[in-house]
Amino acid sequence: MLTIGKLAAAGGVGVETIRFYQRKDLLGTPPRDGGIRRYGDEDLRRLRFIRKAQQAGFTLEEIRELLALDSGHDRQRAHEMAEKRMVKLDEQIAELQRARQSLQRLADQCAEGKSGSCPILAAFEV
Amino acid sequence: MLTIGKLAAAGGVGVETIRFYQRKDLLGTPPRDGGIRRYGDEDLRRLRFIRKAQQAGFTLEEIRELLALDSGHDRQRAHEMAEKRMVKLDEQIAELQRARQSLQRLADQCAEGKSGSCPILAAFEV
DNA sequence: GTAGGTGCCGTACCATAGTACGGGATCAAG
DNA sequence: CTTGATCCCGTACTATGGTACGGCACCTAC
Repeated sequence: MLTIGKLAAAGGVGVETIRFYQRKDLLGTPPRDGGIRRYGDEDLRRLRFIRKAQQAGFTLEEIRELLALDSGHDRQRAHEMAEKRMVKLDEQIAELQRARQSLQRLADQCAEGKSGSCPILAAFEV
Repeated sequence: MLTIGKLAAAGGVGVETIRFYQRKDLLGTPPRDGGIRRYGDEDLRRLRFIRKAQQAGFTLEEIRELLALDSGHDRQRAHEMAEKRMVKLDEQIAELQRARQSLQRLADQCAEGKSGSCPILAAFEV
């Protein structure tokens, strides 16, 4: 049984973050042992899931829903959310790749001349 | 010569956004004509640049610096900033691609079984 | 010449995802 | 049994990128 500090350390977050997630209903408030909250493995798994899901681009709000689905039976909905998020990720990836192209152009134009100012505004025109 | 409203419309942003950019020193406060600010083509070009640079992943703070460089002679620094941002973009792209993989796994696991709950927490384990 | 639409200004508020702080209670070690 | 770390709770503050509001001036068209 972990205290909030141990849980936070195990999950690689700060104590305040745990309390924040509890306020947001991402983590439940566990049973108390003389006023002190005691956490189990389940809580640690949830915490780790939250971090992974964030890395997958879900907002905390969406993660809250995913966690609720996990114990329910709405397999369909979970699949749907994953698909939807993948579409968004693909869009984001494409956008970043476009951004990279623009930047490459900016860098190239800066490298070309030897002195004077680089036409930064012009580099992003069109 | 444009009023703030026309400039905003031409740049595809709201009036408040222009004023916000002025407070952040991304746009200058132009000469007044009887108390009313009048904007020229240069302002519109800067405004459009800001939006493009945002799409390229720069923060407003970085854009402020880029704009300052444009009229200066620090070609080196501009090139450096572009390179640095490209590295960051590459990292972001890689991260999103990893996220997509995780999600694909989640979606696959949800699709596999016919009923019951999808092991969402388990899908992100390891 | 007056009504409605803009403009000006400062300040406050929004969402997101935390982070910090003050004051008290409690726990573990020496 | 005292000291220091940790916990509790509520509230406030941070950064980022805006968005909204209230009150007043001004400008344009009818």
